[in-house]
Amino acid sequence: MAKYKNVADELRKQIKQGNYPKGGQLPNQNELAEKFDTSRVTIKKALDLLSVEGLVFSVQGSGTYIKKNIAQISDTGIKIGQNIGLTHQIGEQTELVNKVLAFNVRFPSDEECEQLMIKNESPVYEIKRLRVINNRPYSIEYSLLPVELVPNITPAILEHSVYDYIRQDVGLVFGGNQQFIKAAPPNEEDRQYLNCKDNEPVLEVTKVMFLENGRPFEYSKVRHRYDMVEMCFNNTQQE
Amino acid sequence: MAKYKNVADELRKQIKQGNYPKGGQLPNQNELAEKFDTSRVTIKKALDLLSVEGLVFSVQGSGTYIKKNIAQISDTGIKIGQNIGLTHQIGEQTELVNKVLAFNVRFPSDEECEQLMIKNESPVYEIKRLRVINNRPYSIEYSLLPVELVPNITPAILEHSVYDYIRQDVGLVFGGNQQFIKAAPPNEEDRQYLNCKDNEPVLEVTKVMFLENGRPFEYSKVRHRYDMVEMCFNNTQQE
DNA sequence: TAGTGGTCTAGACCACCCT
DNA sequence: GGGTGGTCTAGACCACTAA
Repeated sequence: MAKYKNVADELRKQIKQGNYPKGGQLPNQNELAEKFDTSRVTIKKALDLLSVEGLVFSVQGSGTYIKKNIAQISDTGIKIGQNIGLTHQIGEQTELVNKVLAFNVRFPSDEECEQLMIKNESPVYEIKRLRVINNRPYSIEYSLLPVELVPNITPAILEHSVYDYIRQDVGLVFGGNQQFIKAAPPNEEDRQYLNCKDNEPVLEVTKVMFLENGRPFEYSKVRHRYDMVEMCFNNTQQE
Repeated sequence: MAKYKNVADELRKQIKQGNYPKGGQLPNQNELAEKFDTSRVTIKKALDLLSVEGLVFSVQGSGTYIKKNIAQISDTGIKIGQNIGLTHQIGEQTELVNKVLAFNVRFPSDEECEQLMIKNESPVYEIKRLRVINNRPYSIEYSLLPVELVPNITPAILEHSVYDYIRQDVGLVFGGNQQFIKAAPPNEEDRQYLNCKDNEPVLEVTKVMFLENGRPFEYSKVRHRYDMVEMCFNNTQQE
């Protein structure tokens, strides 16, 4: 583990524990560098991480401060960008059931080829799952995975966590992802599986997941019941 | 302007011009450092920027490559996190009209105080605007701005761009923002102003905008017609 | 003016990929 | 084993803030 990540972890822990008062100032970068026995550049990199996470902000010439409204950010909604999979994203007392509605293999369409950067002849798994949380329908997920990248998927895997399987068993390392989010009126399947009434919309999230090496390994569309999910996003300094 | 931003700008321009083939490899960091007459660390920082933007990705031990599906990312939808304001986010041939539906001053509620980090006695502007693009209703925006931070707002400003006013006339510098996104059934105002039918939902975006010094200067809720907007988001390496 | 964060450099070592 | 990116250091200079 890189040193700057360790420093960030430690500072994050201390901040969340309340060792520094909310709205308060952190020690300056030189002090932190000494305290963590490292260089100032490394401290800066750690602080940049925390800044992206929305925990602190820095003002040139003044100092680095702890944001006042931290609690709400980390507790509400689902963080955009986290690719740990829904299985690990929900709380402790909640019960998540993945019901497999469809599981096939087929050749991809032209659009799917482009998104997944594969050839037309390269087969993909086509998966449709219903997510149920505490006995309430939560979302329908339509996902495509190239067989050559993620082989040997089974219904048992689908009922647990695909991402766990990909990481732990296939041994792939995740990179970034792209997401497109919009609202949509309910369609037939939303009404059937999510119990949407005519005026109850869904939040549709289209996502392409990438490996560390830049190859896409999943192209998915998830339709959430509007009252079960809120996506949250934290954006840092621009120019 | 920082050197690493200049390097990023230059590389971005070259990539978008197609000087490097899509899916191709960039020169290695040492070559780039020499070419731009700078250090490798600075090159790395520039490449990190482009990586966050989704233009390139790096593989340790192998090289830095140009992403294949760039066009779609930059052209579709509205980028989450850009705080340039809608006025500058839409294209050239489009006509944006801001119709002011309400413009008041009042004291904030407790929740609003917390979001804006101000006191109950500190007045806020309360603004309701309808956005119309090419004669089609686009979104309703409800926003609150502390009078002490952003004084002297006028209807004329509201019809143009509030963000332009804040930056150019008030002279404040923007920092980051937090956004919460969900789908919602249409309410009375959505039906009235956005012409939503009963089954036509809205995409609701709640946003807190921060200044460079960490102070919030705007708390807003925007309800978009579901068929007029898609938010897109690009997320990079985790772990 | 003193203190702080932002940036930059040159050089170094390591982990990883590919052949 | 040679090439690549990831990280780290010590020291430096600058821009900005705050008194």
